[in-house]
Amino acid sequence: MPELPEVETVRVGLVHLLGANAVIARVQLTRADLRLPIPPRLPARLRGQPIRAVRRRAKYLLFETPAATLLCHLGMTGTWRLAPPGDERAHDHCYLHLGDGRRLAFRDPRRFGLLDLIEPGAEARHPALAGLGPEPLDHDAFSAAYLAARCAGRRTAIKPLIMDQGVVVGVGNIYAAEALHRAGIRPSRRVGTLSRPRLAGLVEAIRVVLAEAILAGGSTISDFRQAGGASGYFQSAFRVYDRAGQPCLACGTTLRGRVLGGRSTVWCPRCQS
DNA sequence: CGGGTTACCTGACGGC
DNA sequence: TGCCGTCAGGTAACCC
Repeated sequence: MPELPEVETVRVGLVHLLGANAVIARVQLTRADLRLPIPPRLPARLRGQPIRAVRRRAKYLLFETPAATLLCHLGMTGTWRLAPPGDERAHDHCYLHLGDGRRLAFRDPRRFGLLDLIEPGAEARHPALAGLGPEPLDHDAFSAAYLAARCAGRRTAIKPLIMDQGVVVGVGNIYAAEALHRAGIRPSRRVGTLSRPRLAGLVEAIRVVLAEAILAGGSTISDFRQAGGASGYFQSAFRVYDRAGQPCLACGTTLRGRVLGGRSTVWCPRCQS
């Protein structure tokens, strides 16, 4: 489901739900594995721990406690919600019982998500986090010069490149398509053929589209919900995603679609080169 | 090495 | 109505 804007929206929602003094009274797992095994020691390690912060790195959520950090990836279908008594649903895999009696539920029907434990100080070494590229909204780390360096000597297409979490984090299939349209770059364009100014334009387009989507509360397609249950509304701002065969909103040309790198891809043959 | 393909899982949707 | 094929926002292990 979620790319950076959706994960950030969930994070902010969780921060608001949890407030300042939230405590994990008890962790209840209803299965032992998602995409990977959930560490059996996880409930015991987090029991009684105060949540000092909920942070985001790439598409990961990090619930920070003094004893350990709970790492969560939403995969395609992961959601967190407040689950009042009686609100147990199929595919609820984990409940965080809070000190004030409330309960947070992690639900993930496809189980592509991840729940793991990070020991204090070990965050940079965690396999899921160690190889990640810079945050796209970090202007210093994610620059045209940086992207040009990552493109150098490579012959891959630009769309899979910007979706590579080792190059830049947080960009998935939707926002890759949207950013490339805004930058006027064809998704199949070989990275080595893009000039520095065009890469600069792409860096800017990625930042702008992600920032706009965060402001809109993310995109709600299928069942994505903010942690509080509200819908995002950036999906109404999609210019190309899921619009193959429809007119380009900029020039009216029929948008084209094809599979690129195994992912559905849409672009305007006139605006994007 | 890099890039394309496949697998992981369930649910929703369209066609017949 | 219901069955079947296809597709889905992500990631990682494969194979050439």
